Amino acid sequence: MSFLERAAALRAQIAAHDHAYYVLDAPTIPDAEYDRLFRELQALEADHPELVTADSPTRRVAGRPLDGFAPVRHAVAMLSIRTETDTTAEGARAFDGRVRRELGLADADPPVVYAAELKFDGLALNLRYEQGVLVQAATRGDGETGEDVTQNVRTIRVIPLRLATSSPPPVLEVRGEVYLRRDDFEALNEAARSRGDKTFVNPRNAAAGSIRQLDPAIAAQRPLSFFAYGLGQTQGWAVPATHSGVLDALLALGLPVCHERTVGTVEDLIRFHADIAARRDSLPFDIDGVVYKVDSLSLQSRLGFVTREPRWAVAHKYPPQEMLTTVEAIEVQVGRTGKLTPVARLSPVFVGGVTVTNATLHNASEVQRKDVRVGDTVIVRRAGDVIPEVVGVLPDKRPPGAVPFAMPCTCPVCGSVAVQEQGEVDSRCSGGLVCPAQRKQALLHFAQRRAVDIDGLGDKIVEQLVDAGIVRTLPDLYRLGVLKLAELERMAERSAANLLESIERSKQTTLPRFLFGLGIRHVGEATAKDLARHFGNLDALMNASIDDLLAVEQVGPVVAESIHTFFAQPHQREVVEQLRACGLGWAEGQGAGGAAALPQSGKTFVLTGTLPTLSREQAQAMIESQGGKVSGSVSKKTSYVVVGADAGSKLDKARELGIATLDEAGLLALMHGKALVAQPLSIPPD
DNA sequence: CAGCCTCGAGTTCT
DNA sequence: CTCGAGGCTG
Repeated sequence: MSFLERAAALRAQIAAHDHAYYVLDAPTIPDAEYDRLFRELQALEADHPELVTADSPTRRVAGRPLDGFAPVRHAVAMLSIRTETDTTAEGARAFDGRVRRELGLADADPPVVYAAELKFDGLALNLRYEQGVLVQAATRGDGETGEDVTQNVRTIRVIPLRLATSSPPPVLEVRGEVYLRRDDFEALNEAARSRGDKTFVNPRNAAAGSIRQLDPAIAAQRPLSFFAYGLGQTQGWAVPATHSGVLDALLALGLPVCHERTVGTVEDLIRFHADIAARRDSLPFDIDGVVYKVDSLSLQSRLGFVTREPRWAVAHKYPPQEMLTTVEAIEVQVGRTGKLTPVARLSPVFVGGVTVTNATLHNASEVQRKDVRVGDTVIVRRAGDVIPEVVGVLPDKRPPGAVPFAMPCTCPVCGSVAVQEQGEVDSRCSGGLVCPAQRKQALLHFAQRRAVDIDGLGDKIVEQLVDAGIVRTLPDLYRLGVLKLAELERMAERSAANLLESIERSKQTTLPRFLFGLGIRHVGEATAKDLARHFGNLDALMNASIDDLLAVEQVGPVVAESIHTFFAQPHQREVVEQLRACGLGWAEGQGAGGAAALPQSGKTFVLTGTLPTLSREQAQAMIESQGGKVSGSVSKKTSYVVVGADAGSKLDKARELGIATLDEAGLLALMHGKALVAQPLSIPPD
């Protein structure tokens, strides 16, 4: 393809995406992909100026007023900011270097002072205040002419309709970004979903769509937010000498200004960039990156503009959190409980800082809702929750002949019938332990740290042991010898010995660990502990009737039924017998009631963050040894929240509910203060 | 019966 | 960590 043809093709594609994005508010590709096309065209035109046409999208900032919104000619053009291509810390230095060169500064001259702020992923607006009253709000549009969206903007609570001053300037235009907080976005989509309406792909589109709502009553229901970041036209206003001064002044006038900003030298910019990168996922809103501006307004005017972009500002972006990739296959995984989970195998993409190759599709109805097919081009996101997600499909890019995904009627591993219970979204393999996949998962579950803890028995080894037919059941693990392990690949003498040693060590365990390890449905760690405490020994539990089980706290009909059914199976009793015969053992007691009241009996603790010296397990063991309970979520019944470094949402919840918090020292003091049993004073850090 | 609290189960990558 | 579902409480 010639350069001429390529440029024409890019222009056509960009024009089509522009229409979809700006006019229809229904984007067809992620922003990063659009940027890539745009940059390719820019580069092509830069190398071959003869290719530039008058209607090229690079000649204007895309956008067209919708029918129904009056055009607004901006008194001062709304420009875009150049994007620094280097996404490493060096990007800030490159910008500093360019600024210093333009200003004719020598290395020995003092550093330039910059302001740094966040680059919001939203929609730029110009707010015009006359005599202190909001008279007009306009979108950027093509930079020269935008759309009058005053009515909708008036509904945004954080935007003052009147400036907070007794002597307002005749004209003050404020520029900023409309955006949606992530939680507001989720709530908005949730509401749309429950009404059966179309949902928005991301907060940015939801914000843009809301501002372009022709009906202000609908816009008013959209929980939009706004941050001011600059000025347009001003008359009769004493403009501060610096950008940071302008923002402070706007804040004083009652306009929302983001407090995540800083002023300083290029070193401070680098620190800011790194600090925000680390916290990006936990910010309540989406950002593209950060923006650096020369702080002094007089220096800004000395620097001026190159074509349409200011030389005194740059956007320093972060790796995109959304990318395009293709679905190579949709495979079905079998979980420990037999649950069949469709997983998209993706052509590897770098998104949100890691390379993603897999994304769960959860269940059949999820696949159906998104209509993901093999060969599809999909948008993949890796946002705050870290786990990659297929956001949606680009139907235009679907290869001909792609067929809808169908959940198999049989287990892909063992061929047993897959059943979908009434009212459930999940399908399950009915093969039970006949199914090698479930058997492997059962073995891994039994061996995991919180169960009997067989160090060194990971998924690779289990895979081999089961596939080679060496291990079929839990007791088989205890009949392994050096000879059998030697049959495995990549199993040297030393590691075989280590594994056997771990298996030997796991024989000495506790009843709760053992029970949890059996993998009875609905019996997790907490329930296993309750059962062990109530019955005291395994035989009492195995012979318990449904009614006996219902007497255990936290056990209702569903859980009781599950336990009863489990031990009614001769095969499971056999497994337990054999495990005991192999030497598995624990201290058995007499059951309920025996335990004397411990100092922390009835108290519930929640751990969050990383404690300075104690591991989570150590802290939990310490609390439990004094009769306290460790739970995973904060509620008003929680007695204490133990807070470590980088505490998450649980601390917020604790503050909200007014729950007492402890740090590690406080926890230790509480434990020692009333300790009946001496606790070790020196705990080795791990 | 509704709403809250807690637990179980599943998930990705380094 | 988050979602969904089981169990308990008012």
